[in-house]
Amino acid sequence: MPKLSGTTAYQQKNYIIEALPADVQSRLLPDLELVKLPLGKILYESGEILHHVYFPVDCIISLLYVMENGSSAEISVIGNEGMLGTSLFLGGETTCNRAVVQSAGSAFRVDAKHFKAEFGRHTEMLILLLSYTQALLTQMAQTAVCNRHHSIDQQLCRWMLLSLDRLPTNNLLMTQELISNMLGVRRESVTEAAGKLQDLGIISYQRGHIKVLDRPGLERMTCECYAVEKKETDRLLPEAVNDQGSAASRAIQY
Amino acid sequence: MPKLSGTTAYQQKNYIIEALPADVQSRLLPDLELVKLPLGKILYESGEILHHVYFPVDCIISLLYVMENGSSAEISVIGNEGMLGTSLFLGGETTCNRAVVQSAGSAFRVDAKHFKAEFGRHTEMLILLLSYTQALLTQMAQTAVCNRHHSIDQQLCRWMLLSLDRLPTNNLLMTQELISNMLGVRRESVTEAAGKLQDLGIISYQRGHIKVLDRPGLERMTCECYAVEKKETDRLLPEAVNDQGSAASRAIQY
DNA sequence: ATTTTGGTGTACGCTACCGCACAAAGTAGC
DNA sequence: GCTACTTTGTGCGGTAGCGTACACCAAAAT
Repeated sequence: MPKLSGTTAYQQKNYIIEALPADVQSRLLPDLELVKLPLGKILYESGEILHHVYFPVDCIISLLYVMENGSSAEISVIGNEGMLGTSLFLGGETTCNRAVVQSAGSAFRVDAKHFKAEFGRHTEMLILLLSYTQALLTQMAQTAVCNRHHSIDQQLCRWMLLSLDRLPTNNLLMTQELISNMLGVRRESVTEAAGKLQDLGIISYQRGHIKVLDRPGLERMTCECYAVEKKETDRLLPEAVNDQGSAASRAIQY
Repeated sequence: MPKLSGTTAYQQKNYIIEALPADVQSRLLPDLELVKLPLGKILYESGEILHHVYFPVDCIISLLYVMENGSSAEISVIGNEGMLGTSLFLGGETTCNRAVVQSAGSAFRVDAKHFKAEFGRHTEMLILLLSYTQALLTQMAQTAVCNRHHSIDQQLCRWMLLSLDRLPTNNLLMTQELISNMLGVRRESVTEAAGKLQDLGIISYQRGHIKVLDRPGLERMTCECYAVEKKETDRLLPEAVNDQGSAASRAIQY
């Protein structure tokens, strides 16, 4: 069952890799390289050829679209439920988005060539990746809806919740300036929204350190978008949370 | 090469089906049923089980998210470059979007069971579908960006261009009320934006009949989003436009 | 200890868009 | 032709978010 409230058990693992049968996992192991990703690092630039695929463990990667005039908007976030580099198996090789490390941490990195040559052979992996792709689609769709209809206050709550779900702690290291780039709004608008949340005792922050004090409060303030994404991610990647190993069994046959 | 301006040769075909090798095509033929789809028909409702997959020929299908309060927003459009029902091969079976016929016409329909059992066997098909999925991802991402940053005027232009690209004529049968539901804005805002375009001689319309007089004009007025989507669709589905049959060759090996 | 830098708060006018209300003009049914 | 209904036009006050400018404060650098 989808757990909307808070306590998704955090694990020092990437769920896609973790959900694979043990034998596949061990065969993949030699290709996996655990790397540290510092905040702000650009892992991929729009239109580039992707050299590595990343499976976040305890970091968050943001997919941003950067407009011609330099302003940006976050399209989706990738945590230990997913991967960066779907375009490799979708076939397009490149995408129009920039990928930035939104929260520092580590990830498994795989050479793009190895990924295509080696990982593609494992049907179980493909199936997982496709499920994840659908979760990603849902997230993008909800981002579109949210951008259209909901207030900055609500969007900020949603954004923090999406981040929290992918993080081991309740602390976000993130300035309001950076958040405003993600949301595609003015920094001042974030200041105002964050101020309200602090007044309500839902968060406390200072100079780039945000502490979430009342997660249910955040969930009450945000729009329906968060719940939709959360529910869908839990549905599509249940093994990511509590049902490891059964992913392949639920799959379609090719 | 991507053709941004206008003249994408229209064909009475669905490009995904068309791009398949002849032998695969003929094997699929018995499963395909050509159906007429009237304007406004709801082909899929959020969360439902999908009974049929649709490959538009000369109709347009809109993916909408409908909010709890009833207001809506278009997430993406599907024409003869694509299909409705990606969740079947992505593995999720359902999605959170409603699919509505935005422009009446015909489409190939396939029973969902047949689709999964039969179509899944053809690797060429999977590869095409994955490419299309990436085009869809791009479109959703751009919708998110556009909703965040661009004016209703620009969004209306983008919306009309996306429709035109999927239609054999320069005429859109669509009331301003319906457009406003797609864009997720007030009907009056559409009236105003459309009025401007009419004054500029770019379109003319009356009571649900829109005629595009100056397509380059539309392209000049819209935001960068349209070009990004167009370029990416042309890149990912080149066989859709002018290079039929070579789709499978460019593919990754599984 | 002082300066520099980066992060946050506040204020002000502006614009795009909203919600609402209602008028006008086409279209369809009888 | 008359009526009923759809579609489009217009006006008006309200507001969320923008752009800009600047002040303040904490942390880091020297």
